Amino acid sequence: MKTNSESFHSILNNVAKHITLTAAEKKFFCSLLRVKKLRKRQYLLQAGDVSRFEQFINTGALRAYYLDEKGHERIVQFGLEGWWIGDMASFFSGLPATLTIEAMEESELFQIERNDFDVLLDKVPKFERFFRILLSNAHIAHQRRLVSHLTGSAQERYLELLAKYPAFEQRIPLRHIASYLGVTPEFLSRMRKRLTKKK
Amino acid sequence: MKTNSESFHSILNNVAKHITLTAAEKKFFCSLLRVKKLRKRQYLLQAGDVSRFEQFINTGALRAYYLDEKGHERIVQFGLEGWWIGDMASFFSGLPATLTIEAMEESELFQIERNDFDVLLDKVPKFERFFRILLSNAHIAHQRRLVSHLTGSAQERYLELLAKYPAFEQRIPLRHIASYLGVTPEFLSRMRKRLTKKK
DNA sequence: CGTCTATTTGAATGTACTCAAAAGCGGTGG
DNA sequence: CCACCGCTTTTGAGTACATTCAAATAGACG
Repeated sequence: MKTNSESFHSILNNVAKHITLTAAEKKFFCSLLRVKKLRKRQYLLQAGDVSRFEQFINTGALRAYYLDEKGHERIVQFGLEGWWIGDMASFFSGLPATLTIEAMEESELFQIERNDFDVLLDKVPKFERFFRILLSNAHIAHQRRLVSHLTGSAQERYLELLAKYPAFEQRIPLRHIASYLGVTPEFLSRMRKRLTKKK
Repeated sequence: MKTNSESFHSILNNVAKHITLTAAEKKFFCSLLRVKKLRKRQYLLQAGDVSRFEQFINTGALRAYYLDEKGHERIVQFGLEGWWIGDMASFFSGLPATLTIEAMEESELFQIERNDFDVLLDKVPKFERFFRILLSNAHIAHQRRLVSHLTGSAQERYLELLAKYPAFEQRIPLRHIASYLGVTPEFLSRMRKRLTKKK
């Protein structure tokens, strides 16, 4: 809410990747942000609640998952520094969220509230473009992931993941990666063994 | 492009599900549409080309697929009357499409061109909301489908699909449904046999 | 240090795939 | 209108990938 403007460096950089803002617009944008800190294991959002915020991750690591009928967690998205995370469906529609989002590490986020979001789009229409790109990127990412499930073996999916996000291997616990890939932890453990042997 | 206004009934209904237009706005919207007819097996879009249009399906049936390295088709989306279909990523970004879209039956579509789309959003900003909902729905649909791959067996996915779109069973060839589910045609055939036996 | 949870390992099982061949079906030309 | 061609679907046999359940080992944290 309050603004040590230095701290918003990362999010301004992120926005600058897609649209160009004037100094005044930057200031206005930052004035709408609030800082949210989470301890490890703390929930950011629980399925069933309405997601009133979208958030940018300044530091830390989170996971967004879906709980199936049998109570299994199915990880839909990870988030690290520099990524956006939220339940966009709920944020835009005002309907209850289907995702649960939880910090895997101590994290610091920047949040924008739904009403402020509308104000922002109204005053700085360039952000329409920005958020459309964000949504469209999320959509493409899911599409790609879906295709990799339609196409390939678990091992291919795992190697793709490592190639794209090498950091995950050390930073994210095996069982979460297994859930993301859609395999059992036991099987991922065996895959890793096989892969290290081969080298 | 030309306007026997009766024929746009279906698309206006579709728009009315999310936003309310005045008569003048409806007229303007329809003036931006062009009618596209496709014969069975005709391409609407080929991967590599830029998708200059988004389209609404007035009649017919299409499929959007991704071609993997081995030349296998992986169906990402079906489209029937009343649905929107396109490669939104390419449409918005201007980058080459990754999807190929093909008519499975003789079809009639209404298209909106990228420039006209921008004009529309500019003149009738309500459409911002409409297309955001569309994109967000597509995103949610992919998310759900991803989760059903992470969670369940091929049979569960097949039953889910039938429950949601009973029409598919008669209307869409087995091999396309198999591709959508991410199984071989042989296996889907066996599944069907098993399921009819059980009754 | 002890407790709790995560990971690894093992054995048995099931789900889905590959390859090959037969049967069905739709369209086309004689 | 029938016969044939090409393509889709079905069936069969053998195999590979991934799961389940159980138990052992290793790590993390108070």
